[in-house]
Amino acid sequence: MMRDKIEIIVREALQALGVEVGVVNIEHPADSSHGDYATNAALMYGKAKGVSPRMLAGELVEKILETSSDDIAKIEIAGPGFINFFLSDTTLESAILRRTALRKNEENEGRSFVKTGERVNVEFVSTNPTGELHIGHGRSAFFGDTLARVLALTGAEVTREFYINDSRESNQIRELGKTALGKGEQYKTPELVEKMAKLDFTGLSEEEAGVLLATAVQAGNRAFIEKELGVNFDVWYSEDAELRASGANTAMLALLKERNFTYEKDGALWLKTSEYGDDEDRVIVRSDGTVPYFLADIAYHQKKFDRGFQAVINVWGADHHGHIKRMQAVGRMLGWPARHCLSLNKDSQAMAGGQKAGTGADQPIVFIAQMVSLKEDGVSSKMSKRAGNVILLRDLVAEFGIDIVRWFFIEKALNTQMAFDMALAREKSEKNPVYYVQYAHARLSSVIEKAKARNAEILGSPGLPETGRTALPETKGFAELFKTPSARALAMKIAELPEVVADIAESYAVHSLTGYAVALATATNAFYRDVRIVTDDGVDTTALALALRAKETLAETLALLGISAPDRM
RNA sequence: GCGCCCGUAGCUCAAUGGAUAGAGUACUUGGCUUCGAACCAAGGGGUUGGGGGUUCGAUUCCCUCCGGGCGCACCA
Repeated sequence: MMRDKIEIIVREALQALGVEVGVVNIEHPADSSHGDYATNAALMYGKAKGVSPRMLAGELVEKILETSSDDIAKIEIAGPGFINFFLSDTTLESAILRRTALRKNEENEGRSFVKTGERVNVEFVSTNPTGELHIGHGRSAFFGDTLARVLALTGAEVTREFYINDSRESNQIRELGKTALGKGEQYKTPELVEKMAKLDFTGLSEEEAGVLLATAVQAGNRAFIEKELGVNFDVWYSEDAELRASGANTAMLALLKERNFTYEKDGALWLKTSEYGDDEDRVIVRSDGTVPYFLADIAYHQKKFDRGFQAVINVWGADHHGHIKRMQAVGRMLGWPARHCLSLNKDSQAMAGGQKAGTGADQPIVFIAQMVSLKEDGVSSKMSKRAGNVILLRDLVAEFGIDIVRWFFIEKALNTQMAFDMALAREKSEKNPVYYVQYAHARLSSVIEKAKARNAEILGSPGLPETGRTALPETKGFAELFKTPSARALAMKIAELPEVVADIAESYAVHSLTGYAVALATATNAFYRDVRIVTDDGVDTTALALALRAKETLAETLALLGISAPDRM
């Protein structure tokens, strides 16, 4: 990645000047007249060095010029002390040519908190087997899906996991059983009644009936998640089988007792979480002898580490954030590995990166997806089954299609509250950024096809590659093409994808991928406007090469989002 | 009451402490006889909820107030 190269150059120059270097920021200036990359290093370290930022910038530039390679065509000092870098055309060209495809380990090494080959468990969705997925589950489903893809791309060995709360001893299964037997109303939605009608509960106990119904609900949810949402899990982890029946819960309880983390009070057994940072102690065995979900969660996380994961990521809904503190306390209690969890706010996201905060995170990684509320006639309201205003995810997919639904959810940062307005969604679905990005892709596909029809020998006998990611046609070099600003800008955008991916692996800002997709599409359209690929004389092979790279980069970006990249639309 | 999240253009949302706070949408205007107009170009639209503070510099960090959301079980 070019950005890494520039960071190293700046870092070395700072060190050569005797500055104690911490963070070095390299960014793309918003205004292209400020160069391809810029750093505020002189502003950050001027004070430490005891000179003005502009003075330090001057010294830095001098140092950089002593050693720097051909990569940089021009360096400028601007404003209060920014240093702007202009890449040489040949460097940009080789960045485009070299990058045949975004592949694991290829260009992101060393940047992600997830070190190459590190085993990461990403648990998300994990809805209870008591009902269908509603729109509130959409966020974590698509966030987790794309995050898993990004982490895998940066070299992590990712396991996607869905935890099924199906313990036959749990209250919810019992309540579900009551409903199945006509003795209760819990979870009784039209969809559940439909499922119940297909099952025979005669002669079953509440527990057995609950298990039967939960199994059916879970099977339906799984089919929906895989087929309709296109989200695939590597592991469907059954609490009942893996934690209850296997004795893991019991073993964990014994361990907690043995290590003296528990005490009895009011007939119940309590865990001393307050000694490890929680606000108060928590019940681990109820006075009636049953165990709460908390114990299973402890056993579950312990198992994750036992299974060999170095990093454990959970995506939870906002209604679970009260759980974080107690799980963190348990993590300290049991000595779970560092960096196993992270959190919901900016501070702890920085901690997750480890490098940034420098504190070394010792907390499990938990992402909190904020609530999705409903909005009708400009007024927000809570989704309520009683009020009959629950929107199921499947209704949304049926109406808008999975591409739009995915975009709609991924687009927003996870920590913002989403107000879901059906009327607005309908309006937006017609003029949607998804179509904008897909259109840019389809347009390029069309042009590339046209070029191929015009001159099948461009790439030799096999003709043009169907899918990109292969050799490009012979070109006479990009210098001439890059004289057109929009062509050069498109090349820069293409080269930026590895940076975006690396950033997301660090910041978990999955939503930034949609912003990149739109920017890439915009750059594509500007290039298309200014440069003709197929002309009366034939085909401009250099422009065609850039178009091919643009098309495959659009496709790669959409693939990360789980959105289709149609050749025609 | 305590803890966490949020408050940015009419609307939906962006912006690792940096340069003139950006996109989409809506609105106004211009562009199809050449590779796809689901596109492009231009314009108006902001006290970043209010007020303090930290510093070269704050939408971002700290304090406080206002407003909204979510938690605060021997539920999950």
